[in-house]
Amino acid sequence: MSTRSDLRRTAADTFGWTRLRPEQLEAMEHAADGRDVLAVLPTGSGKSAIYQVPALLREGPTVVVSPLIALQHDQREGLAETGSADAVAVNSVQKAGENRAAWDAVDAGTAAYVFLAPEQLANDDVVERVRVAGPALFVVDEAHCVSEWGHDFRPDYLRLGGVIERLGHPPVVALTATAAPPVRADIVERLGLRDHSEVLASFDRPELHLAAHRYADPDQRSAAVEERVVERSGPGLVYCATRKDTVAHAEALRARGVAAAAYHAGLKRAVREDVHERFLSGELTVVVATSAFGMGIDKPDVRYVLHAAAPASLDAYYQEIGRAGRDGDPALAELHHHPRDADLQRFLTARRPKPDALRAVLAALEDGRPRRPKEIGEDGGLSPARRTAALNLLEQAGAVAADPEGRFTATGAPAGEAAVQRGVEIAERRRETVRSRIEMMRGYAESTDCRRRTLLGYFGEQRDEPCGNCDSCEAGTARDGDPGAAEAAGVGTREAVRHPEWGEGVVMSTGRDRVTVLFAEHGYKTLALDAVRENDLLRPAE
DNA sequence: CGCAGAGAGACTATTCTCTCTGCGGTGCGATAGT
Repeated sequence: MSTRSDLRRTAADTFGWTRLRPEQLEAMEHAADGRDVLAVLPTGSGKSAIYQVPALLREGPTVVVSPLIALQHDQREGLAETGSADAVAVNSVQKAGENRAAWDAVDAGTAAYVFLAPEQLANDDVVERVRVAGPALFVVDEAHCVSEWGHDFRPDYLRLGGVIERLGHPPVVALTATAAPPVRADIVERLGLRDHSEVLASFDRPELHLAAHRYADPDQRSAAVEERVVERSGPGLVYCATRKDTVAHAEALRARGVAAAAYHAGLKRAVREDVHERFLSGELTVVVATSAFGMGIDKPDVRYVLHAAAPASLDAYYQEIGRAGRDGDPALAELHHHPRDADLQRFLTARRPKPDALRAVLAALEDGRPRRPKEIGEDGGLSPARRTAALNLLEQAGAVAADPEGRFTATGAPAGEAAVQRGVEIAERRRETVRSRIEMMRGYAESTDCRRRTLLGYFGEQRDEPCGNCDSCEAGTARDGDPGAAEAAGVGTREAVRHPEWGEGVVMSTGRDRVTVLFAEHGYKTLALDAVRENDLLRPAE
């Protein structure tokens, strides 16, 4: 219990936080005591405090892995306003001198926090400097990125587990605001958390009014979305699936007198920063954005988040609507969808590994000499991202393994074409899961049942009563909860089951006449309880 | 993957059908050129 009082004292004396939430304190305590912890807490609940406070109670600097350099910047500024020790960062935007000064501060022991993108830790020198410094904690902020991005877009996220081992496994603190059960499991597995604790707060955001509208014609949808923005007051966000749409909507809104701007990753850095700042200051009322906008945006008074297209998953959707109503006042989350939205998301998430990339990596390791990732596939024309993604797949296939210095060798079993085949299969299985998440998104969009119950069920929170604050509840189409029906069919939430075709799975949520199961190899499937009962489709698994 | 739009060809003067092409998200770090 002395840990608790130390944490409270440091929180109050150094940061001026006199009140800590029970979840914060619980997660802090695990970290301070040197245990791995995964904390899933809503934004605004003081997630950063979970590492900031215990960092000061332990010897050595705390490494904070953060996905965006802009985010690292904000976090460091926040820390600078406290009485805490220095926070430094090392990245490609800073000048070489700044990076040197940051490492000097780490070596001298004056830096309490070091902010790094995962790509920095692909560099042996960086890992070595961190190892020598003897890190107090290894923090993975926005930890859902491990699962959402690590499998293809930013494969260095999947290498963090190996980095943690090379550092001697300091206590790991994984933090995120949004992670459905399979994402949590993926984070734990990929980071290699040991005997970890999970601290979960409720995902419910009762102040958000949830609604969805379906359109048969995309042009009608565009007009309706713009109409909704014009008639509403207060700051708002509009999410689009393509860059072109953000520009078109922003232009149309400006023509109608709304202070709106587009935001997407194709804009220059200065333009993006400008839009961000003007939105925070209130000069801009509306930002029309792709998924590029949002991480680290902490504007409390966003009154609505409209989606002009369905995103790729409920995980992404929840993350995006979570930016509304952070002040606790009522806010609106409205999804304007079209049946073909899913087609675009299927394309965007379709990235397949090239078997040739796997072959090139295996060929580079053929002589049995351990090699660093940088020594693999360089001449074969393999980009660093593709090479790392290929290594990740081969590692999961068991065909390659990393040693304590981070060098890779082929294991020999599986080898050759069998290894390539296995890697491709793993990627294919992942693809199926990604597609099933698109289907779950569609399910939410088309549902006439209580939306909050659907959403919470997806995140593993079973709720029986309709919420009363969504379009389905208002229209009277939300069904009354009847957990008895699911139990009568022999399926309870969180139970392990086996399906004759889809194999092993876990029951994610149950409705009156339906049950959603996450299958290990096939992703999410929603089954009718009648069919489950009649055909005995879900049997208890061992 | 699947749609939209352009252009070709058919076959007759205006429009139809087929094929081809282009398009579509998220960020790091390193490098080349001003």
